Amino acid sequence: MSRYNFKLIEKKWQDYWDKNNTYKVISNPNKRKFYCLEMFPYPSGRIHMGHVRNYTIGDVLARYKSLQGFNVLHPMGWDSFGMPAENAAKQNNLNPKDWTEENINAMKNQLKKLGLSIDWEREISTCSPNYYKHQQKLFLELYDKGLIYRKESYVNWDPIDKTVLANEQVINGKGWRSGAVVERKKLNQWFFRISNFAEELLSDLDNLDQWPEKVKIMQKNWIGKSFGCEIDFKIDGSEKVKSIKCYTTRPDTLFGFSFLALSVDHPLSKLYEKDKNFLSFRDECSKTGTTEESIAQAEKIGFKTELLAINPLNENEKVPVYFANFVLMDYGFGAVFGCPAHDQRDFDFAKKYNLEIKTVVKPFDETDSFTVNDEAYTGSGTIINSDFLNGLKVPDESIAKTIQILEEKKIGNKKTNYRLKDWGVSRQRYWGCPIPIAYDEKNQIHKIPEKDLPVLLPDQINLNTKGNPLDSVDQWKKININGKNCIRETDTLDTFVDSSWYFLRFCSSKDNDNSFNKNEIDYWMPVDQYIGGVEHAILHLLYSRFFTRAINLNNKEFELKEPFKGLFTQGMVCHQTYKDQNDNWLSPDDVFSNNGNDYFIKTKPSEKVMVGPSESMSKSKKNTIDPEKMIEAYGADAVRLFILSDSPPEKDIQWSETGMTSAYKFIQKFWSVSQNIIEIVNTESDKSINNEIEIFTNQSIEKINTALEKFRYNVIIAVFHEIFNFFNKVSENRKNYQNLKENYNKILIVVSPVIPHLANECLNLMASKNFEWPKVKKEFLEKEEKEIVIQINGKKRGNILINKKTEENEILAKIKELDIIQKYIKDKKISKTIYVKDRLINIIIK
RNA sequence: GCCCUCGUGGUGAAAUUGGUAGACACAAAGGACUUAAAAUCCUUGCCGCUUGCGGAGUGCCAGUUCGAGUCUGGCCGAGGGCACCA
Repeated sequence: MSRYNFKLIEKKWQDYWDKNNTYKVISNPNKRKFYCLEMFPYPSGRIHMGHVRNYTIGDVLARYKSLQGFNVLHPMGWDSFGMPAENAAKQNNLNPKDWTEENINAMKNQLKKLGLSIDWEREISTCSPNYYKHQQKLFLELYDKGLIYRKESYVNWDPIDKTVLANEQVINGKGWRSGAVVERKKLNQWFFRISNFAEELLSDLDNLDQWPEKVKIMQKNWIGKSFGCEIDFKIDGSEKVKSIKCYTTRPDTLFGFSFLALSVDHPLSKLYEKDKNFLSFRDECSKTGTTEESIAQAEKIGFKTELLAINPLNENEKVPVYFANFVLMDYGFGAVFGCPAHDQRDFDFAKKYNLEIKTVVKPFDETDSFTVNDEAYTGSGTIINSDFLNGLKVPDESIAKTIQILEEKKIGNKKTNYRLKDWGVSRQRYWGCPIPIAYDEKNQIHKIPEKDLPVLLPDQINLNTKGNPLDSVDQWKKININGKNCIRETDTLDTFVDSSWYFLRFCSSKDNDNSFNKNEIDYWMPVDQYIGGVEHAILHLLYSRFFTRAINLNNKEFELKEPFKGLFTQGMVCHQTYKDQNDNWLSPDDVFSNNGNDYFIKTKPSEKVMVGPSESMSKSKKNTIDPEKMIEAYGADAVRLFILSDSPPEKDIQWSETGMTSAYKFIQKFWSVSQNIIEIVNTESDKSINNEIEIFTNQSIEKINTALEKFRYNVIIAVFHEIFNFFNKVSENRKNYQNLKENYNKILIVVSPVIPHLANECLNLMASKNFEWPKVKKEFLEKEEKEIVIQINGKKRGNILINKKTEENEILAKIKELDIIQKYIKDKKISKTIYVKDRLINIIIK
């Protein structure tokens, strides 16, 4: 028998699917739909193993649903705007468009070699004017709805390159190219009012029952709803400032108040703009960076003002007012009251400036003389040292009660707050969707008229100018709107905008006039299963949820709110890392090993390689494996099989060469047993019925069904091995049982989502007519006899085979006679027995 | 720093969701077949004494329960996110 020639057979089926447009779908109201979507890739040039994993998981689901009779929409596109194109273009003196389009072509070819069941006719690319003109229309629609506005906000500014840097381009506070210390700079930028939807985005999470719990928790914390109180602190004897408003979630610690801290962007900072010391303090703060992490990690520093704030619950207590680097203007009122004993940031600050640390909460198991020493106490307990608040239980009782008192005294008001900030969408870059706005000579905002859309990116661009590239294209910038000379907005949109509605566009990607077609949206949306990396758990998914709501607002034509009914987040693909003696990363292609433990450099076999931990594959660590090479060496089916086999899809998977080769061997073995069976079925003539085959097949399908529904794809591969082991035995005696063909046909169907090329070839050779997902015959799942575990005091001591109808007391009587049990119970008294039907019996003895 | 998730044999893992821990594989060792090798097949999680038997065992420490990998609390370790990477 010939070996399985995957090169020939995979090519044959891929060409067949292409030619016959097998995976093209059109909406059909009479057919149940299933929208299966994987997060679309950034066209970096070559697919990586993460893509292989993502798209294989999705493809298995799409093929499964299709065999079940669903009308499956399974599209693919390109998230093709973004910084890498701009960087590559700068480096190699190319055009970002050409670079991107070449990459798309290359990656499309690679994806096709994986044998994915994709409707390529719906392909979209976000950098194509066909896509972004609709995005510009959507932008203007949302603008008209009042969901988009302009305000000043900070960016990372590289003072040498005179350019805005992304967070990833800031390394240890310095610009990645220039090495200059990065500053915070204020720019006028566009924002989406996502915070208008904070409550809805939060409460609707409860309805997403097919989302991973952890993603919902992450989004919940991100939105950060908190219940607290706004408090007006009176300022002592100042002409200029009467009071300062703070937001707090811990009003119950008000007696521990020892300073009041303001953001450097607080309106009161205007009063200090002539103070040199304040200005140098503000400069110092601007070096902290713009990320929350850098602010949280930075040393707490402050600038002391002459102002004194009065404790509203104790008018004799007056504490200093500072500007401090850890207070954010975006949250609350940009002002916080400091209680060092019960907040770690306040504690660090108080230690630095020798402020009082007054303990007002004690843990339940401490006495009233408890004091905070080395770190803030933020746990539960009882209020102490707080006059009329003493004795209240923290947090449940104390916070509510204090708010009530503050409201009665007209000092503060109960307030709900959200951490979620509005979404800044302006990017000072070339390779993005132009914002369809212009400004007249008085700096008034004008929308670009619809007839002038799309605002196309200029083709000719010099990316090596300093600052925002579009800003230097004078002829492009100028536009006349209703007779007024205007200058275009030169910022482009955040690429997260592109990916916030692409799933809508897939439903009618060919429609030139409309962003999306109502009938198509009504039929296909929501996405039934969305699959992608957990790194998108917050931003991309939240922005998409916002976008559908923003479109939905005041729009009777569009009923959708939640875009993704089901969500699955897959783990990363990892590989060992290698370094040479000089600490340079080495690729797996550069090293070899004879025993699997010690590695050496191929070109210098005497030099030992340092083997590092397995980490997610990345170019910078050189620990990548090229999927195309693997497909060429082992075939798409083997690669698909391996990428699913070793770990559950939501967990990280370790790439291993031995795992890959064993998947390849399995493909060969499975082919060979299939050929045996096809031969038997077509030539041998024994016609007896084999009940074992019936039982095994039905049990296997049942296992596969359960595992498929729960994304336990690695378990499915284990069942495939069981299938091989079983049918390998069955085929040994070369009997053509009457039920062999029917059952093996079913087996080929249920393996086909994972290894579609091999399965289709075998089904073809068997001349199968049936391409439906098999129904499980329940009567073959249950056996008459059942093995029951015998436990003595919860420990397993043996088991017994009984008929399922046997009553509990009968079972117990039988067990008592068993020798293995006798020795445990003969001198003891049975005080209790616990019987779990069909599973175990636990005998408690004394 | 803050938030989230995950820790099961030498390795990847499975476990009907509180009921036989280690299915299915990978690796290694031993054995069978062979002139030899390859391939194939069989055995092996750990500790103890004799095939049998007994004991411990799911990161660590407590707890709930007849019974805990699974539930609760604390600790340790690894990974992800932190708003301009996508």
